[in-house]
Amino acid sequence: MECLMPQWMRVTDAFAAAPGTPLTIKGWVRTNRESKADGGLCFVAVSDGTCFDPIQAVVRSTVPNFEHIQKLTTGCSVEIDGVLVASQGKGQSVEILVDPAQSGALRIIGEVEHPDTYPVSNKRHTFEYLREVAHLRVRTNTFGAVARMRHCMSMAVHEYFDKKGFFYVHTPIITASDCEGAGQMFRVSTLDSVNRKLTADGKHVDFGEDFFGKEAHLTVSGQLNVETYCCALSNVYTFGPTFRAENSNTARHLAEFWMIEPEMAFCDLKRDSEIAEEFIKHCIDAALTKRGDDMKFFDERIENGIVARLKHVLETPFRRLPYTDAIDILQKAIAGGKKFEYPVKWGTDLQSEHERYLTEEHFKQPVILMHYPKGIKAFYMRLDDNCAPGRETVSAMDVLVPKIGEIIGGSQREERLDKLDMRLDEMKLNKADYWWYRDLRKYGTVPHAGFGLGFERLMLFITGMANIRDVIPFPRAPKQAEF
RNA sequence: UCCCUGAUAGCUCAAUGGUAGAGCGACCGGCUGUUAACCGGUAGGUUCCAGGUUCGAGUCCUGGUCGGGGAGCCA
Repeated sequence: MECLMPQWMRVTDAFAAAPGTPLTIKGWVRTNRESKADGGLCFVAVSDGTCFDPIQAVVRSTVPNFEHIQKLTTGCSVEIDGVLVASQGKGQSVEILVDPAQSGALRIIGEVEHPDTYPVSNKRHTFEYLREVAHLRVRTNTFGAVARMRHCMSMAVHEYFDKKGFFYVHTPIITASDCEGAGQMFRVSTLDSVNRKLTADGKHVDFGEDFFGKEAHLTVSGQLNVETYCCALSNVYTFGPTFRAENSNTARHLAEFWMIEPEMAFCDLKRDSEIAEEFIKHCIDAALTKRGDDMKFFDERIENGIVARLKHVLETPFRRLPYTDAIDILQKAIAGGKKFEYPVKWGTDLQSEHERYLTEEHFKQPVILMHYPKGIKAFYMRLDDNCAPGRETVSAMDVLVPKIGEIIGGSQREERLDKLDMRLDEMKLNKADYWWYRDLRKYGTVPHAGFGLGFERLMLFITGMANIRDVIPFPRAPKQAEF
């Protein structure tokens, strides 16, 4: 089938065209300046979002609507016919000459009604303010760059797994199984929340009357579902929206975010961590090679040195060490005078400050911690063999990166039914709720492993942006669902 | 959810309890192959909301709402 040919040129392609090429572009005015030179000129910088830089149109005063063009302000939409020429000015290599003598024209498509109150005028704005105009913020340099990078990273995810022979599985958004066990969930219901029908004892809501005939929620993880496909297709992954109703208000949490969860059959923790590292490096490589224009901007205006830092991560093998060794390092640091707010003790989870010390001060690079105490990890993680008494660990791993902290959490799964049941009992979970998950261990069980990666945290890591609400188009967080 | 902090022009911020200002943006003019332009001028305000103290509140007090920083929970 033939692809439809575009009727005009994208700005990104215009920059790559040969001088002398006649072309038409369409986009939105970024800036408009005028000059009396050459009998009167307007310099109209136009962006269509296809690349970082806007392209400059140089409009001669001989165009019939020149007076109108002089009044163009930031945000107006235009259609421009012109000829690509080498620029006479500094600051750009090529520009579009709009000269009626060469069939040049600039047609105004949509004006900005009130330029004095246009929310994203041509000046610096704070990210906090721009969040309030999320429908327009993507027209700014920063959010345009973030949007293109988000696409680039999405594609990199699929490229990586496709190339490795993984199958993309669409795990459900709505789940009626109450066994995902990762934080507060959003209820999905068609029941009348005011006049609820109660069960016979009059104490509980009768979910038998509800749409699914039982309690249902938005998913907090696709992992348990994707494990079932893993145990048939070998290598699989999900990449979809995930929902957490936690009332957490930080620069690293969202109520709705996107998560990537690969799952591999016949795979142990070591290989799991190798895939995690290779995957992150693939994403970094894609960002650097495919979005050099946007990375240059992030490097100059968002986080100085981020390109060098990402290159360093790309070239350096991740540091791997057992949780127990990390505790030793932290305790030695304390002995050497380092002050932490929270105590460091074997058996407790590492706090943000501890993770930051390891990645930012001690190792100064990404670190993969492995083999955590079983008491602080989920029921499905595989019990390590040959543990010292009182020091039982599970085959878990966390990938920690500077500034962000945990970017990946994964584990080898418990494939032995007796051990899994033991863990369910220990954590006082109802085995009946996990009947289909337990079936996987009854019918041709295999060692398998996987991990979860928060897509927006990857975006923070790649772009250097500080707040997770600025790397997703329309953030959902407590008290925030305006757009 | 806890601790800290903030809300004043379209935006970013000033303003001893006593006449509400500046920069940027917008508009008008000048200059300029311009490009964070530059120079001059103009317009633009229910000081977040509801109470209270006071002769008088942007400012002080109480309660909300929302934002930011840190923490917890986590991805």
